[in-house]
Amino acid sequence: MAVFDYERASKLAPAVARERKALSPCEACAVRDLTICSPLNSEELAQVSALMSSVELGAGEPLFDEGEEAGNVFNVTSGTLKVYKLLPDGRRQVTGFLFPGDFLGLAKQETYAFSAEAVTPCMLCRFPRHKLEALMQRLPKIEQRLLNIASNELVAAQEQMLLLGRKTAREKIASFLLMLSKRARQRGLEGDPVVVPMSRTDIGDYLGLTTETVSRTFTQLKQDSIIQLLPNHLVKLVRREVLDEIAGGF
Amino acid sequence: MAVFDYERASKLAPAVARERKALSPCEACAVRDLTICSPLNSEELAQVSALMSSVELGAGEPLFDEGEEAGNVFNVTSGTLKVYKLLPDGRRQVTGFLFPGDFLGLAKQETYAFSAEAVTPCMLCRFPRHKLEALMQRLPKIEQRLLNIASNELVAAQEQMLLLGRKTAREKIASFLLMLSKRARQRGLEGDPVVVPMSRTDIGDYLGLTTETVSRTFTQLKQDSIIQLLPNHLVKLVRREVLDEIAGGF
DNA sequence: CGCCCTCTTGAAATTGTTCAATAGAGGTGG
DNA sequence: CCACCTCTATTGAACAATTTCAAGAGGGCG
Repeated sequence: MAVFDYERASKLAPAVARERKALSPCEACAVRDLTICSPLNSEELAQVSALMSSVELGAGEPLFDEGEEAGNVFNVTSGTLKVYKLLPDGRRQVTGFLFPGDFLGLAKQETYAFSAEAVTPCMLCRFPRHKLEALMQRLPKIEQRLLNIASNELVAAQEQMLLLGRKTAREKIASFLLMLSKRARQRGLEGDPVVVPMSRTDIGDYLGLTTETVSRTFTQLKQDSIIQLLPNHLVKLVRREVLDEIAGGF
Repeated sequence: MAVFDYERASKLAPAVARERKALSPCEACAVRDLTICSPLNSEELAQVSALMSSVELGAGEPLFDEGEEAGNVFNVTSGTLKVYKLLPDGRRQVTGFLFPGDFLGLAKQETYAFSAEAVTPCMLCRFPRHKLEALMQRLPKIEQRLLNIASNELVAAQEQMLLLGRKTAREKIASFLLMLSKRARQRGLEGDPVVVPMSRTDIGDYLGLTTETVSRTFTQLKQDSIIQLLPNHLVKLVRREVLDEIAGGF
């Protein structure tokens, strides 16, 4: 079964983040056509890779915190991250999960508007923001690509507001599983036994629920034979059409 | 008191949407420096205005519906609109309110991802999307401006997710009033007696609450002497600092 | 001036939360 | 390699916030 082996990767993960110059050129990038780099030709790719460096994160390690100076933007090449915002008393809202190919740090602001942290061990490409912006002047394709990415994220954000504001716990979990499945398929992975690498707490903070409610709802769906909870963070979508209907059709 | 007189405007509003060629050039646009047009010089402005037409909406009239072919993008010049998404059973999530200067229809997709409807009588500039996109090739400033707008909207969307997922009814209402006040000030209006032109139902659908809860929460805040409910959809923020604290500090 | 729609208020019902305890899984060290 | 230990997930019961259902008050528009 072709799923991401984050367990093995975890054993190899360092205690703290490491950095190094990219060894392999972007040419070989496995997720290139998903990323900001997709519209570039070889020469342009070389220009981009010249200002790129590589970042490696172990599970649970932060990439940056909300309010920090936004000096870099990133491309995820492997692993899963979460981005989140906090209220003063510690309540947390996970505003998104990031998978290979996803772009991170788009905000054209002084400081990051959210925190980012590795869920599983991760690899990312890092670009100094001002250098990338300078490059954008010469390569408007990048800017166009970014606008495209931003537009898509905006659509996803509105979908998530609908979920947070108006869906029940059961509808939220169904939508969540289908989203994970869809995004896995977009990356060329199997969509059915879907990998759910994040904790119940992370899922709850993403869906506006408590871990207990998340757990109970998974159990319900399991008892209704709509899903199966398999080992290794895998969930089988036994009756996807029922999930679709519960989720509110999309 | 310099507030937007939407009551008067309402009396002048037509029963159905009207369209006409722009009579006055964009040069005189009152909200230009808030909009997509802000970075343009006179000549460029002329190019943009050449493909612009004007739309007028009465209160409650739809601008477009989710799923419709996304043929146009818009700039609000006066009035308030709401954008929203629906679930199959009719539950509604208002994903945003639009005020003069706001841009609408950014999604680079075939169809609109949400519906838009006038809350008060409105005036908008309308641009055929393909023409604007062609123009963007020649005026990259527009594209940059759009990316900026999209980035800011993304930040706002994440803030709204935090609100929807993690805030209580009282915190939501406090945040909402402060948001309205802040945005009024951004348009050069008074921020304190704040105009709340939308219905309790719209507010509820924006905050993930019922109209009853919205109403009760307003009453609570009034009884706690934190706000005053004035005639003409005005709300006085008697103790803004308390609202700030309730909202979660921002 | 009156009708209609929106807003407010009350009481009951419900969903999801909170508090608490147990079970299970993964990682560590003997 | 196994056993332990800790963190995460599950389950239960009481509680709370918000919703739902229902009725009445207010305000704006014709």
